[in-house]
Amino acid sequence: MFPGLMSNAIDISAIDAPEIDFGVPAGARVIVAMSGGVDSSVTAALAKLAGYDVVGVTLQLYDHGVAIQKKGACCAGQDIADARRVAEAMDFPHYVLDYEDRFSDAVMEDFADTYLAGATPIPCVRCNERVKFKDLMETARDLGGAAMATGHYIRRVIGPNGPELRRAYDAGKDQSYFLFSTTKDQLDFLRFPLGALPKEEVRRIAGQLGLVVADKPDSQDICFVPEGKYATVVERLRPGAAEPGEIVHLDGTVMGRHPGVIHYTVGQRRGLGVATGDPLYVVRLDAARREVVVGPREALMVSDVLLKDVTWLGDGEGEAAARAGTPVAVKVRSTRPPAPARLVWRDGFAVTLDNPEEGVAPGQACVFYSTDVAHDRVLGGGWIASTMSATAAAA
RNA sequence: UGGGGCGUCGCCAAGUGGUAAGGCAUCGGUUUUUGGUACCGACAUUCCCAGGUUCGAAUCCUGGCGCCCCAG
Repeated sequence: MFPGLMSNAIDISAIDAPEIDFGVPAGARVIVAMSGGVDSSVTAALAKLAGYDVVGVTLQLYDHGVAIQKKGACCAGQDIADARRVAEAMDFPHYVLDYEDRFSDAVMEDFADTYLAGATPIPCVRCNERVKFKDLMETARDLGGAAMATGHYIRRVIGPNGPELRRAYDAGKDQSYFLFSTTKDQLDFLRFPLGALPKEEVRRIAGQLGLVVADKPDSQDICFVPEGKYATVVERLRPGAAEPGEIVHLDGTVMGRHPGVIHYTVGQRRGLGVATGDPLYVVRLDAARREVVVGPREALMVSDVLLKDVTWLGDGEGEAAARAGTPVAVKVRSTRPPAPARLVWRDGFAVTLDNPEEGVAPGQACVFYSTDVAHDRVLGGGWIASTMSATAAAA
């Protein structure tokens, strides 16, 4: 076949792809959240191939006039057009919903306020928990969906106590860090067919189907931030709120000035503009005093992390697990493997790392995993409220 | 204007006759489905200025200029 030559009718019988059971009755309606990228497009295709009544939904999240210029974005401009073309080619209905206001309130405002408070937000998590898995999910139910599928690389498996969240088989693509705040209720309704597939396989399927997005680059960076200039976005949302202050060394020495705490994050080295013989890192941000506190790399080591807004996905009660000092593995950043730690309770959830980790920033997430070799199961996670230094000097 | 010291990249700094180390900062890139980290690469044809000695000077000499310290 030459799918590329056919305008909107693909012979899906010729496609070599895994048939995935979405865990809903045959022919049931499955709502697919489509971003306009390869992953969610293939998700929709797999649902179609499995014989479900697929309905694609794409959210318009922010100013598409600006976003259309940007490569690797999602949910605006060209991406919406791409999703529509995929739906046409696969012959299923597709809706575009205007969620700009919702996204602005739930994600972008939080983004700005978090930076102004001297913390480091993860807008992708907010978008998942407050937009895609909330409003969009309600819409999916209203549309008569038996389930909602997304293109996230994560698995949902049925365990003895119901659905469990597990890391993707393709550890390199695993997105569990960004989905820790998914609730059990949401998990009941969600499906993640790509969690069992390697990325190459997804691209291969997209290519075989002749989808226009087959070779589209993966999205990266924050979708609504052009060219990595996130401080510009904060300043646009909160004009004049970013106030200059001093760069102060842990030992009390004033090293220089900075244009606003929003330009920094804990662990950051570049951009300080301060030269001593050795590199300096941001150890702490004090928004109230407008101080950027810097110190040597050793001062970055953190052994204890206090959390807030914890989502518990393990068995039993999360608080009981914490009070019992349950061993877990945790990630305090998306790009490192889970590391051994213990859940503890200190007037709230907290985590003690077996081995101190550097550059742990408030506002980021701490995600819990099971202690088995694969650290397979996601037990939940929380937002990092504050940290305690592994060395006395930086406390 | 008595005595002593110093002036090498934005900062620190090696080099004392043989054709400008290094660190920090900065810039660019790679990695990364958040931020940050890490890694890679680029960064003084020139050594305060002007003359001179020499095959050859940042390095020696002379004269300026500018700092610092001590003494007044």
